[in-house]
Amino acid sequence: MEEASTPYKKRLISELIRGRDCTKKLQNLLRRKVVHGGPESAEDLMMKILGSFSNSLSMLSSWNSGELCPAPVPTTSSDGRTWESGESEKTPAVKDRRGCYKRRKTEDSWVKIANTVEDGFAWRKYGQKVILDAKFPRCYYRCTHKSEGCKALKQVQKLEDGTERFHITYFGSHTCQNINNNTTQIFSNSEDLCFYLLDFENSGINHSSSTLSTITNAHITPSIEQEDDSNAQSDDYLASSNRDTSSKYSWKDMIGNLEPSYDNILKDGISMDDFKFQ
DNA sequence: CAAATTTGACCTGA
DNA sequence: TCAGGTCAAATTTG
Repeated sequence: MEEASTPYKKRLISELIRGRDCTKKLQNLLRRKVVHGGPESAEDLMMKILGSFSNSLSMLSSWNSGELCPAPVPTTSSDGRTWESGESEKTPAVKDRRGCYKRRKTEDSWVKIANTVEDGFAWRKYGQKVILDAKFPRCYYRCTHKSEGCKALKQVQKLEDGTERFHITYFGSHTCQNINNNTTQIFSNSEDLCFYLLDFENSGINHSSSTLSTITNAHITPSIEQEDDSNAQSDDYLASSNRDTSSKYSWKDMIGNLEPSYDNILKDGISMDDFKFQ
């Protein structure tokens, strides 16, 4: 495991850098209020960013627990189209036929082992199934806000190792808008992510999965809520496009502007000083 | 009474 | 063919 950490880390950092670059592009688009058109649309970039976070979390999750099979990381082509398969949602030919579905094969997913099934999101159970040769049944959940278009799903199965831990597989990301204090981002801001990576760097791979769970549910700190006039425009745009959201955080709050280069991160490790928030 | 859960039936893909 | 994923009616819960 240890010997695999460096290439693994490179991959992880590469994934995060990709997310950062897409975020910058998106930021530029939003400043210019360009949502459609061009080689990369805002939606396209958003999908890439989400895909990047999904991949990163998948890697962290696998690396962390040491007992996880790496989640089926979506194929990432050179142009970064990680979410291609995920976007092709199951579309039953006849909607009212029960059980008519397509099995997820390449849809984005990640796995985590946790002491609790709680993850800050509101889930609604829609099925339970006895799995062959498994001691405990598998439970199926979808986002409570499915009616609003959120397609996030998760499967929960209790581990058979005698502990009160759960193998949780997530499919898709939440597109619901921060309802009831839900966290719609895997890492709510880059600061959380930095702390996590820094922690990783300093103390090896002995983190419990609950650490990941905690970070996953992290909230945005007020310290980066301030904004200057130069970004008011993009925030205005987002505010108008999210008119119904109860979220009080701006897009910029969630993402910030990450500055360290890939090489510097690899060479020097990660420090909060490396990141400049606008 | 609305929302959530349970559970058996149904359906698909391997 | 059958294991596993989803549906939806029935039931429970708040």
